[in-house]
Amino acid sequence: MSESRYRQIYSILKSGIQQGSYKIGNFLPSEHELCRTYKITRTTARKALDELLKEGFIEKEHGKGSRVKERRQSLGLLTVKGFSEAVGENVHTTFIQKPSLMSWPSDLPFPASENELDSKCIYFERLRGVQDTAVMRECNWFSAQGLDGFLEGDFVDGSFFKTLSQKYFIEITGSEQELRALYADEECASLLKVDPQSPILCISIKFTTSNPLLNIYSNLYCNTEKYPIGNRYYYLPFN
Amino acid sequence: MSESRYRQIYSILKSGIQQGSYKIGNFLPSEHELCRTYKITRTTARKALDELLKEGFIEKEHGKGSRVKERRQSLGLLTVKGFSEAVGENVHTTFIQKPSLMSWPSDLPFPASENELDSKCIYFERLRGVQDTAVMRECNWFSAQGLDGFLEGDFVDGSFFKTLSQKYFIEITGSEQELRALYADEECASLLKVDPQSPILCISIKFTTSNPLLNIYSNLYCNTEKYPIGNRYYYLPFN
DNA sequence: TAGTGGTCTAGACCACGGT
DNA sequence: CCGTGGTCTAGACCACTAG
Repeated sequence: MSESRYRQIYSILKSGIQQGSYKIGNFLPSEHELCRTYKITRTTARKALDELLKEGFIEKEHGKGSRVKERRQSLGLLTVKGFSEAVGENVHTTFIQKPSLMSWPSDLPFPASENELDSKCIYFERLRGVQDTAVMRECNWFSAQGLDGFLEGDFVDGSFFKTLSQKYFIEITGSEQELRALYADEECASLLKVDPQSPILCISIKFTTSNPLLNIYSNLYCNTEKYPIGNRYYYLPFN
Repeated sequence: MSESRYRQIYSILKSGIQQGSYKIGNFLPSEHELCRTYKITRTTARKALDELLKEGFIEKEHGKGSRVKERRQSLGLLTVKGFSEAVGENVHTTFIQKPSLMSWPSDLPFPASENELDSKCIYFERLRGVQDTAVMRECNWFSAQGLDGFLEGDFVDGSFFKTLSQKYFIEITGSEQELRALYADEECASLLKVDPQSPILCISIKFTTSNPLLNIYSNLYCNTEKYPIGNRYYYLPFN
């Protein structure tokens, strides 16, 4: 069975967004225009747009059109309040370890698949701060499979997820997290500039992606004294 | 302008689910049957079902029908792994403080609206454990407005959210959270049976509900030593 | 007023599940 | 086989936005 027509239109539009043909803030073709272009009815055009809407790629405005939205930055991931709100101003990110090949660690926060363990592992580590305070040490592991050239290229806008999306067309589809309160070990204490034995929030995450062979494993060590970790969820649409 | 037809059908079905006319695991009337019953077309019937699907009330099976689903227990809230997986077996919840009227605390985790502060405040506190370990102290505050009889009634199945849904038809629509790692204070240390100065995970939550005047404010103090706090998100539908 | 999205009708054909 | 949900057509009328 062939892919449904609305999924085809959906994919065409999504690619257009990801590749920048439709830029953030701009409008997609109107529903009637999509009907004419692709010889479909409005039901089908709307179904395609509905998918993009559900996934947060667009927002609709009655009487105006479908506008390309800023992709949710955090994808439901816990984000440091300052990061999303100060938007770059007083926020800094520095690499402790640039992406490089490593053997898989034995204490990965979630068990990896055999397939993953059979291929090489890319690791990178960053330190994130707000103003003059280091607030988060971020460690990331993932399989190098299908990510040719990743070690050589730079990050798009300094964002790992944006890089995956724009260079490799990989989207984050889900995550599994575990939260712990720990005493800071020496390495964390020195990086985050806190006393050893300070309470530290550790967030272990497994991100699943649109590539079934690729998961991202991360450990975030957070100093929550000045900047607690915040996030938001909305379950129901507001009509 | 009157409410759209599909919203009407949606509300009828949702009430049926909430009041138990359609029980968990049973099928709703088929799409064609809804068409006949309410004199609508399948487009409209499907739109109503789509809403229920999005909100997690039902799941659809091709060739079979729309089945009433167990409502997501945690509503995106971080849940203790043991709680969801052991499902009642080794899990226990005890009241430290039964629901009762109080004045609003000055250190509410999120600022409440004037409207809320003008009405009475209901507070209750519970201790949650897995096997013989106390893992979470849960403190809850919310306005008594519109919750007549709340202090007298028991919780439905021991669940606060189920009680709100089934007795007052109030659904959780979103949440805002802040995470902190803290040293245990004396009260927490004694309740959770850990050493004072142990690292404790504090989750502050503001739940918004389908009643714009009602928010739930909670503080969860978690001992994550044995049981880290886990949760899952899925962003994209799996087709 | 023209164009947009929101809702809805009345059909049709298909793929899937169970009998 | 029949009933289910999944997709799609070809229209229609409405409410909202903007020039």
